[in-house]
Amino acid sequence: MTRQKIQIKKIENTTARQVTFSKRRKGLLKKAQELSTLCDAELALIVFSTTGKLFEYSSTSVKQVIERHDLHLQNHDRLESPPSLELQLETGKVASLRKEIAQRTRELRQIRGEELQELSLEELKQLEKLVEGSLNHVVKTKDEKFVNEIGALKRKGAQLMEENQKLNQQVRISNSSTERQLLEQAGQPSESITNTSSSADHPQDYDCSAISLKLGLHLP
Amino acid sequence: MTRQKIQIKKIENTTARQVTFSKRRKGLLKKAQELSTLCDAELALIVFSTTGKLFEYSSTSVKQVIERHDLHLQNHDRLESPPSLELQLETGKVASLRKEIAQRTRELRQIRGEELQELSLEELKQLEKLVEGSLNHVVKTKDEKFVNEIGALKRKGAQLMEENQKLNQQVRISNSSTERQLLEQAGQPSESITNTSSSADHPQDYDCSAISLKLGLHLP
DNA sequence: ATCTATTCATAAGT
DNA sequence: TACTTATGAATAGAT
Repeated sequence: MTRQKIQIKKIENTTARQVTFSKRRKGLLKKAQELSTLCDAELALIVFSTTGKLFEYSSTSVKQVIERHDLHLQNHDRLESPPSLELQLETGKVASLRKEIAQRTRELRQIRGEELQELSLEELKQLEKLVEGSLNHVVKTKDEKFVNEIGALKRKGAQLMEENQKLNQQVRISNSSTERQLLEQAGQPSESITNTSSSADHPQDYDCSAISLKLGLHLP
Repeated sequence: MTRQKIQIKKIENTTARQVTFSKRRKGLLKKAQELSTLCDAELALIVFSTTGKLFEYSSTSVKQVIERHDLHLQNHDRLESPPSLELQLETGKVASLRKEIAQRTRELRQIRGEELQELSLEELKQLEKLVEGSLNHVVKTKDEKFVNEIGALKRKGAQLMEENQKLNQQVRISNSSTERQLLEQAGQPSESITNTSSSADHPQDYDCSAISLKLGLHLP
């Protein structure tokens, strides 16, 4: 349909037909995928080429879609067989569950405001009350969570403050001890270095950790 | 893909989704038909809308294509099989339906505000938005119904008023004719009573109906 | 439902 | 089979 518009009828030329099949099949599968994604539709596409090759796309599984299709048409003849007692029982369950789903789905749709026209004024008033209640509940829960979070953050903050103070104290202590040592060292610069090496190591350790902690405290 | 390119992901707006579904479904079915015709391919397309409605196209018959598909996958279990397999199938359906119900129920409970603790703050905020939207929708629909009802009542009232006026006129007419007859009777009081008995019944009938109409008119 | 600006799909050609 | 391109189709958004 481009350089020239074509008639929609069987392409007699085999090569041309195969080329077109390949192109259009790809396009069709893509569009099928897009439809199922965009519109949240359950969909199955099954294609057999003239050569008998199978191509398929399905939003869920082909089997699942076919089953739903069977159900939709009551094409149980495709599954015809002596229905055992158990089978009947299961089928009954399926039916009642489907009803339940339909009911739930309707409720959900109504609550979401998608099927309201069919409701009476009285029903609408009740629904409004219900949804208002829901909203209150949601907002209340949300606010509680907010408050909790704020409380947790405050506690954590207080804890950090406390730690902070302790560390500051440590820093002050180690600083003053370092100063003292520096003063001592400055006062006796001629003393042997090897003699002070073992005792001088400790103050240095203090200093390092104090600095890294100081930096860390700016983070919160 | 026109005024603006769109993302291939679920369209959240219900109306827009339905419109797109309708348009693209049509396009997809057309292209499926074209492919099967042009390339002589056997093809089946099955689509379920979110509302559960079925749309399908098939070059031959859906049943036939599905059977060929089954054959192709050696899915003979779906066709010829001891009923136990069918039973398994049904049992599987029951299981998946139960899951679906559980999901719907959870959604409903959450919307109703019964299972909110497990939600995160972000989820709560989203839920709040959703429920707010629902509430707006419900209130809007309710108000529309109110307005409609008021309109209907007004129309009915106007109609009754009109009827009322007509009846009032009739009453005036019948009253005046009764008066005339009474005056005529008063002019000939000496006439035989038995003679007037048959003709006097009618005026009485007139009177009765006039009174009942008069009373009736106060009702609306 | 109808319109129209755009993007998409694809027939033909290579 | 793959790529290109001119053109017809499909369709998103608006009305």
